[in-house]
Amino acid sequence: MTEENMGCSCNLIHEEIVDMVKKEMPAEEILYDLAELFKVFGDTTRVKILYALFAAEMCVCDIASLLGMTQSAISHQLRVLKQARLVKNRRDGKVMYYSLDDEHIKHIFDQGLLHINEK
Amino acid sequence: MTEENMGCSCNLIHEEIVDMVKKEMPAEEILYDLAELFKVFGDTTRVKILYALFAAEMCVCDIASLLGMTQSAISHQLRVLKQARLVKNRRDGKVMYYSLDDEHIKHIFDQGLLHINEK
DNA sequence: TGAACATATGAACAATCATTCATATATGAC
DNA sequence: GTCATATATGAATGATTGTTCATATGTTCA
Repeated sequence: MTEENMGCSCNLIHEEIVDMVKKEMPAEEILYDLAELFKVFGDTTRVKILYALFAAEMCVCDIASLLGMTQSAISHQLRVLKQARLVKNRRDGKVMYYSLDDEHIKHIFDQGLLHINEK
Repeated sequence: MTEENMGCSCNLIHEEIVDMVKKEMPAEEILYDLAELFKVFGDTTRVKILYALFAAEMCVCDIASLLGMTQSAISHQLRVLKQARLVKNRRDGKVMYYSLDDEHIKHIFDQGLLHINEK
């Protein structure tokens, strides 16, 4: 498939730049997964849940209580976080404990905060 | 406002943990901005644009050509990226050049890739 | 001035998403 | 077994969002 140049015909970019971009750009599937991961971080409730779990393992109702939200809303979001492999859970009797399942999250958040606090 | 414990009454969390979370959790406004930033990263088109700009400054039609998308779609997304202060632009005659406006992006993407490639 | 070109933008539409509500599942106590 | 509790989940709803289409803005050149 040739790259169509829709709407303009300037094509200012150098051939070597095009090659560089295509070499550095991850595969379509990776890009999709990457965007999907950031989409998970793109919701205040989920960010709050993750910040809570930075401090300690918690059960669903603890998180709900801490954030002042319903058990259902938290449970739905924990499912999203679990599917993204960002949290894991273990059952202890009736209680389901959730905890972090990734060491990169804090780092990613810190970098995000750096951007926000810039300028 | 008291934190209501909706739907359950287990309250397993220790008082000291609650204090720790509240101490570590950024202010509501910061959390909102953080989620908003990641929301910007949460779209394949925008991720591709940023990867393209990692290589070099480019004009709108170059990016459109490179990604095989319409000028309008790219222009709309560049506006989102600009509002998030992730890209900047300069005009040269008829042509508008876009480039990165933040050094954290690459780092954040790399951390995201680390998570994806895990396990 | 007017034509050609590069980009921006508003409205519309389909798709996605977060929360709520009602209810189902799972465990422990009795 | 029944009851109470902790969590999960499906459907519904309102809100947000990415792209398209048509058109407007801004620049260069003749």
